[in-house]
Amino acid sequence: MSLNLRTHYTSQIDPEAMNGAEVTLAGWVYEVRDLGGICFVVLRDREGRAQVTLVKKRTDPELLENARKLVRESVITVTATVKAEAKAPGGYELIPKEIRLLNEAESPLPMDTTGKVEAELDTRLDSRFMDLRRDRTTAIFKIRHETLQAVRKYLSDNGFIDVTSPKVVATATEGGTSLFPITYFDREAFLNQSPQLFKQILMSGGLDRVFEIGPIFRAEEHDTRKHLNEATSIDIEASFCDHFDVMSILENMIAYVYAHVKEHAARSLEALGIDLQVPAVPFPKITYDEALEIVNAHGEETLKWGDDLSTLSEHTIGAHVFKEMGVSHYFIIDWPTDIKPFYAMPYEDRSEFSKSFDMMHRTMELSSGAQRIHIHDMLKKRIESQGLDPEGFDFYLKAFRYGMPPHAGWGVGCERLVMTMLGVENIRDVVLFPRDRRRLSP
RNA sequence: GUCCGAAUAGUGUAGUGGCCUAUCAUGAAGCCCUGUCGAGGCUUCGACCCGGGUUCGAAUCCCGGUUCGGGCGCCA
Repeated sequence: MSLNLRTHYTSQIDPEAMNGAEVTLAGWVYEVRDLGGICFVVLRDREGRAQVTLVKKRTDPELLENARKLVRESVITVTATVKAEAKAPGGYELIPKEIRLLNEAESPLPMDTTGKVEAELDTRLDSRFMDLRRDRTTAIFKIRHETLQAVRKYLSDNGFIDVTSPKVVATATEGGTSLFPITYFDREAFLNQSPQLFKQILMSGGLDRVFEIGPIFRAEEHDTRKHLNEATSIDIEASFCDHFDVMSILENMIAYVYAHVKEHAARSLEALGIDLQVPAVPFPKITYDEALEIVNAHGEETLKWGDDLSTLSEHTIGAHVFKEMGVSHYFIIDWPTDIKPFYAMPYEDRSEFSKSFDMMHRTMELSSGAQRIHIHDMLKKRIESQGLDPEGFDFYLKAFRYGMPPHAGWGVGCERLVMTMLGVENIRDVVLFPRDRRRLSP
């Protein structure tokens, strides 16, 4: 016996073609409107809503009585006849034969699902299961799905192999961020901050082009709208490429993702009231030095060569680029070697600059990448000069001693990609169960 | 970590020392209503974050705590 209770989603009912057909829908009670002589029950499923109409004179009294008593957000199935009806939302209504109550919801609900009363993000996250029943929230996660589908499609079509690297690691942080320590049997281990080291090792393995979409962990006590302690990273690494090659892959992928979402998530975009504009490629490239000039010319703060860009300066540059060139996405290239990770390749003729880049949205950084150092001794030296212990990197450095091709890559924050695409202001909005400095549950 | 702000029914809010027996919406319970689509009408229910203090009197002012929001910092 099967528990396949549903014959159709609400969106699969064609009023004309299916007029008179019997269907069974499964979902939640969105609303009951009892007008006395006529009663409407609105069923909601993932794809939309359907109106069940019960006319007093023509409905079995017990069926009507049970329908009137339905508690909002309870789970029901409705077996009914489809009736094309211009007066009904969606152009059809359902004349029920049977309404089965599968699971009654408690009352009152922890939050409103109809959009009449907005709930704060914190309230919504505490009751995420209920929040997901709202159109807007469902739309965000459908778009996130289409985003990742597009990323996989684009990268696969361009010769990238989907890989999975370990999230539990012994040591060897890339520096900078701190890691979450965990217990691995009787040893100390950590949750990995990024697949960086492993995807590089795969270049030595000859996989040539790889990508990974997976979780990354950062034990930083940041407290902003654009940081998470557990995030999703979209990473690539490609052999026989320099930074310009992978920038090209990145910008084309972003444009592809936007176009894909526009086409495949049109209803979700509409639910969010978004008219998505696909960014034009190539994205403009400005150098780090030019970025500094922009910041210093605007006078709100003064940066000197070698400084990293502050939040304020990112906004200054983003606003400037948007005003001058009318684009939201751009690259900042040629960063000082010393403020980029040890594996970024310096230019041969000016080693204080590296073959590195950040890909920016006008509101925040979306990606960073570089051509990597593929020369063992140079890499080891860079590790040492950044104050790290090369011994912890043995497993990584070993891969550079037996034939490592030149390579380049980048990582994009999936959440930031989605939030900038949708104009969502808080990164937690695009994560089902966000992990931030304070939130560990649900 | 730091600066600023907030905390009132299930949810979202009004409120600036007495007019608060606390506003409104939504919701819930009940009743009326045959085309609702944020249905409408009537009745009822439901709240001042915790601890101290000031005051004749505190939702309101002060102190501490907790939690939340925003800015910055930290952050390949």
